Amino acid sequence: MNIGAVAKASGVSAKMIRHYEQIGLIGHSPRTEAGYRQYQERDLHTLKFIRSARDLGFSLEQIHQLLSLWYDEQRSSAEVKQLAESHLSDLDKRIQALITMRDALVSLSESCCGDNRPDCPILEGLAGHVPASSSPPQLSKQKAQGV
Amino acid sequence: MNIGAVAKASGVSAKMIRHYEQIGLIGHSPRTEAGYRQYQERDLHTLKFIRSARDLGFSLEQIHQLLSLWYDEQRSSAEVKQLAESHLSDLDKRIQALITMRDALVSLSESCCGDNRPDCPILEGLAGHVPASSSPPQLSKQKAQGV
DNA sequence: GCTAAACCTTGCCATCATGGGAAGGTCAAC
DNA sequence: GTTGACCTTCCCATGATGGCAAGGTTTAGC
Repeated sequence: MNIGAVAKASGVSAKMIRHYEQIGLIGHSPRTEAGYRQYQERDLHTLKFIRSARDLGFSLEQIHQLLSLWYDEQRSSAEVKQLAESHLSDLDKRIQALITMRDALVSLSESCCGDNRPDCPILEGLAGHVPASSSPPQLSKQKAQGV
Repeated sequence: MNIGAVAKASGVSAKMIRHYEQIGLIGHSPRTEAGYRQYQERDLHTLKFIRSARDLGFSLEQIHQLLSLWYDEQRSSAEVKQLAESHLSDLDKRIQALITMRDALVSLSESCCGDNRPDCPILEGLAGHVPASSSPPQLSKQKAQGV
């Protein structure tokens, strides 16, 4: 398979496949006489693995570790699970951070009537003045309910 | 105020203040004879505004628009609110994407017992095989409940 | 007045994952 | 043999931020 075919089949762009090769995430593929990269089923399998891991938000560094474990017949599933849980906790932190932002912005936005007048609690909030008609306690503590 | 003082007071690093000046987010400050940037209360106020907006996840491009509206006495609060809601919808999309990742990974992770043996449903899942003991329908459709 | 520390300046490079484009070589079909 | 679709390498860009280096300035202490 040429790079275009394996890119299409794996869902990883040709650009990225070359990049992954360059940073050592995947090995150097053999080349034709003309210099074209040649791929086998096994490479396609690896690229699909990478693609799935990216879809789950793993970094390339983490994927590097996952691939080592995948290739290692002696691995313990505990090692893999530990990696997954560490990533899970990272995902949870990012989700929480975004939800915190969201809730703060919702509460600012709700206090702005959005009409033709220039008075705007959103801008006032950003400028450091607490918006007048917002943040009853239960709103400011709101978490993760209605995302 | 020198850049260090205004950085400390605003919570925006000196590095970033220079950067914001360079990309035109804030104006060029006057300089001392030696070339040191000089800031006033007004600039501090602006930087705090920027900092708050960054904390809410607005991009520098969006902050540029927010600042224009902030300075514009003729603005309508509707314009501000529209910007805020557009950003809110973006935040919601990002939160949903992360939650989707998280749920998929949780379901993989739960099916892995994490012991000394090499069998690992997480790796199998990434490799494209459905993990054996996972995904009863209600789990695979799970959304946003327990973040 | 001298020295050291703490500050400031500009400029370049790095991150992370990805895409764009240019300039040029190769292959297959017609 | 030409055309179009593919491939190659190389450089640059994103967005927001940090780091470092080489050098100038200010300030405090002696």
